[in-house]
Amino acid sequence: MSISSRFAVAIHILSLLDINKEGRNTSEFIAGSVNTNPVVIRRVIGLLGKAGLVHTSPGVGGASLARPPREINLLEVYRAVQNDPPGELFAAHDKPNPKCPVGQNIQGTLDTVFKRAESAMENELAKVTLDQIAFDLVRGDR
Amino acid sequence: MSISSRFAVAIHILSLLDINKEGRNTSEFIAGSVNTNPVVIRRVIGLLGKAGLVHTSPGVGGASLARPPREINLLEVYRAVQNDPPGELFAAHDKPNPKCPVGQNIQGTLDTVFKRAESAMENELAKVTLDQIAFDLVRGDR
DNA sequence: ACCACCTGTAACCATTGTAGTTACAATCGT
DNA sequence: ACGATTGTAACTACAATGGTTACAGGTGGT
Repeated sequence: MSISSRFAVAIHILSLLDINKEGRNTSEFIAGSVNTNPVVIRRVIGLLGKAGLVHTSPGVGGASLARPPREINLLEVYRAVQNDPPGELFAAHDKPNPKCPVGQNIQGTLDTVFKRAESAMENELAKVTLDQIAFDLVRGDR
Repeated sequence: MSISSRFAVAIHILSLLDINKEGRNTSEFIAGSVNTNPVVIRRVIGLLGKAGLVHTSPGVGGASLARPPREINLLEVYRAVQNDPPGELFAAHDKPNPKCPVGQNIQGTLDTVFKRAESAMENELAKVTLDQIAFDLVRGDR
């Protein structure tokens, strides 16, 4: 399966918070841009808040970036909304038969390869910062 | 969510076919090593067959590698068992609001980043060949 | 102090992908 | 012809996801 669209939604939200930092970013307003339900937005913002990427205030609050956008990279966002722990992008098959030479050692072998592939992907995400995304968005608008 | 364990199972199967090329690799035998149901194995072998990685024969058949193991890399295996089409490791959120500057352009921006990350991962998989895996497995057995 | 507005969260539902299982027709080698 | 094995369909159970309704509680303006 693919990686949850929460990741895409999270980036959308953060971009909006950056670009529209003057306005009042209620979950309903954001939901209008993302085109989904406000509760979905609040859920994602909750995750981003726990990860320290946004500040939120209950009541009339609204959310805002907790850090300047050039200090937020997409890997952080990815980890914030992905509830699978790191190192588990690829699922292992459990309990291969230890009596078989293949079953006995496959876990470790696959683990190495899988970790390497996962890291390669994450490094690409880490290279991209939120302000680059925002810049791209605004430029595309011209 | 994580990538289906079919991938791990597929690598297990192919390794077994390589290492045990003398024996008779029935789905039941393989299932014993992987520790799952024979039908699960046949399903994965079916996918590998469609992708041209293994030869299978109905009836008493059994399966065997269609190519030498050093000419099979893990990216091919990945694509064979992954039914999501390439370029969709990351799910986009659909129909963002086109009236919003963010919603209007986010798809394209994310697409670029997502494709880059996905490719980075796939390149790592492409680097690893089946004979490297098999070598690792046998070495680990000592 | 009141009140409209908004957040945070729980609860529920429908959908989807996955893996395991049973069953069985078709096929092959002996 | 027969026993073994494949290929596939059908069904079940389960987990993750995204959408939705509901509501308690906080916040700020007036």
